[in-house]
Amino acid sequence: MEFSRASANERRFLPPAVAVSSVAFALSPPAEARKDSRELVDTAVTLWIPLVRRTRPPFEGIWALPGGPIPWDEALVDTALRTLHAAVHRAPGYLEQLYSFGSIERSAQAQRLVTIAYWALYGERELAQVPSLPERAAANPGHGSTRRWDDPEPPQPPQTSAERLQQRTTQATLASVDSLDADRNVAWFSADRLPELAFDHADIVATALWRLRSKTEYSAVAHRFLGPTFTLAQLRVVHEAILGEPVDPANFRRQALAQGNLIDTGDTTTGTGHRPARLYRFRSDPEAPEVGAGPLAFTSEQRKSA
Amino acid sequence: MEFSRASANERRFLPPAVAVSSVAFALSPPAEARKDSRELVDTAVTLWIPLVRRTRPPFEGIWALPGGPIPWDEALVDTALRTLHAAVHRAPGYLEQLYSFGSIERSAQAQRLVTIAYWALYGERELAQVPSLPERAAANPGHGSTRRWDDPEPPQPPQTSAERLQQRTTQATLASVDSLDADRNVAWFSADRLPELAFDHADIVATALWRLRSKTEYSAVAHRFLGPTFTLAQLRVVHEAILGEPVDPANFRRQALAQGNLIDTGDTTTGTGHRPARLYRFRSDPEAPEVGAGPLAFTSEQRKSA
DNA sequence: AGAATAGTGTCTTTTAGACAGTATAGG
DNA sequence: CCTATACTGTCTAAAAGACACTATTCT
Repeated sequence: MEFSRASANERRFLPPAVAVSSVAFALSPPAEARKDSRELVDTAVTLWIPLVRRTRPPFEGIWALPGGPIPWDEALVDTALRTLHAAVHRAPGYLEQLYSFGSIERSAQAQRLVTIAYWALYGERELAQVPSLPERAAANPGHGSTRRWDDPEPPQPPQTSAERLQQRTTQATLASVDSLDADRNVAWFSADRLPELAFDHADIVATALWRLRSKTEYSAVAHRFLGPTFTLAQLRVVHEAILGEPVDPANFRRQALAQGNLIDTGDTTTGTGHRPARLYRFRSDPEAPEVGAGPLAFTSEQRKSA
Repeated sequence: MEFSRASANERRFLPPAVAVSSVAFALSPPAEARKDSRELVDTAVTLWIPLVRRTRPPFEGIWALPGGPIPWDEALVDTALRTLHAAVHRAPGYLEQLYSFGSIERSAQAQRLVTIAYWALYGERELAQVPSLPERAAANPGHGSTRRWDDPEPPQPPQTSAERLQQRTTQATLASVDSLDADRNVAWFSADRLPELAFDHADIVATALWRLRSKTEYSAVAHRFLGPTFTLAQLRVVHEAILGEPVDPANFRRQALAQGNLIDTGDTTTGTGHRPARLYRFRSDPEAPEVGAGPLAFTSEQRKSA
């Protein structure tokens, strides 16, 4: 009794630590990534999530979501971007805040931990890029990118998140094969077959899946799983992967085109062995991937659908 | 240049403070509350929000959302409940996490501040209750409930949020008229005519209004603005207040009953001067108000509607 | 020609909305 | 009686879903 009270009084003077964790989705892992070795029973398209194996207590050796504490001068969304980049070696095509977790039980005997969760999308466009490392990690090849939990970036002037994303993408240096092989503690798992997760990260994944599967969400972001142009059949496959059930091609076509967000590029597929399909691009999305940044990270499409 | 760098280095060693702020909605302020004295142009039903005037820098004298920092051993939702109770003297009928705000610019020269925003509902059921004060504030009448920002509660054993809510409601002592009159710095404002707000609280209110007005939200919580039983006309008025436009009574009736969440109590209104209306109650909501607590604070209704 | 997928037409069912008309209390 | 609101019926338009049918490319 006296004992626990003393330890409680010590905890009392530790301010809560604030961390960011991210659930990233992709239709398939990047080429160089480690994948869950267990067999997949059905060949249906599933969603993949990158996880990081913890190398220190608590939960040492257990898989966890990419993330880390927020440095004193880094915006929340930038912490999510930086820690995702450390695990995936690429910037995501979409990023949005999900929920904040701060129950006092989640790390009972340690410092109070408040986790702000994000969810992200990696599309074919992003995964096709050559994996890159931030310049600081490249100058410190011994540590690689697995040293995530106590490695704040130097101060930077305020920028818009679009600028930050651009900078991160263009300034990043190429990763050597050695650096990539050092990622023993990063692997991709099927969202349906996740291993045991540290902390309450299983709850976070469940919340992210629920959010992704709400119609107003995925109708606006499904195209981000694909490249800059895509056929309606490809887009339909994404919807089927998210929903987990087949979708009628004819009705899907009408509904997708009725949204007014798809622009016919005039190009078509070739060499498919059958009738070629028209290629579309998403409305007002010519090049730069959009990353939700601030408190009002709702897109105009989402607002309209409410 | 040297100067700002030095102050920046000091900030660097201050961990971010974590605070909670809440946007609470009600169809009308409680009887004893101070109200915005400005005239309301139209007599349409509007939503009301309680605000607290800051008594110290930054933003001294400016209205702000109820809230405060999280004590080391208090769950996020409990901080929201406690600070709401300090301002409104009642527990809300509904409470759900909204969004987390943590941009580094929001309190430029001070300690980094991460704010986790909640939104709440006060229904007729809650507002009809006699206002109460927590026991600690009652023992300290000189400070009243306005001393919110540095006044953590003593440690408590973990409880479910339902238990906590129950305890808070039953243990609270009655507030004297003096204590209530001391609430000079708490007032209710129409959501359409808010004063200038401290920090980025205007963004938080905008986000809360957007969330409340999304159909999947208000269809599940509109009934919480009312008492335990209500007529369809009353429920329709709530929808009209949220939407800001009239709703056809006949079509609203069909849609509301088709949801299957309304149970006919068998009772009817009397003394109305016209045909009496049936009284309904919400499905599986006999007594206890439900307060969203943990990471998965989504109701089953919301999950189904996705 | 045949295979395979792209794309169109059309029918049915469901849902949202407008609005006339009936029912029942109190004055 | 009249008034006011509760409640029902019905028509129309829009949307969602099922599914037959045509179109076009490659082998």
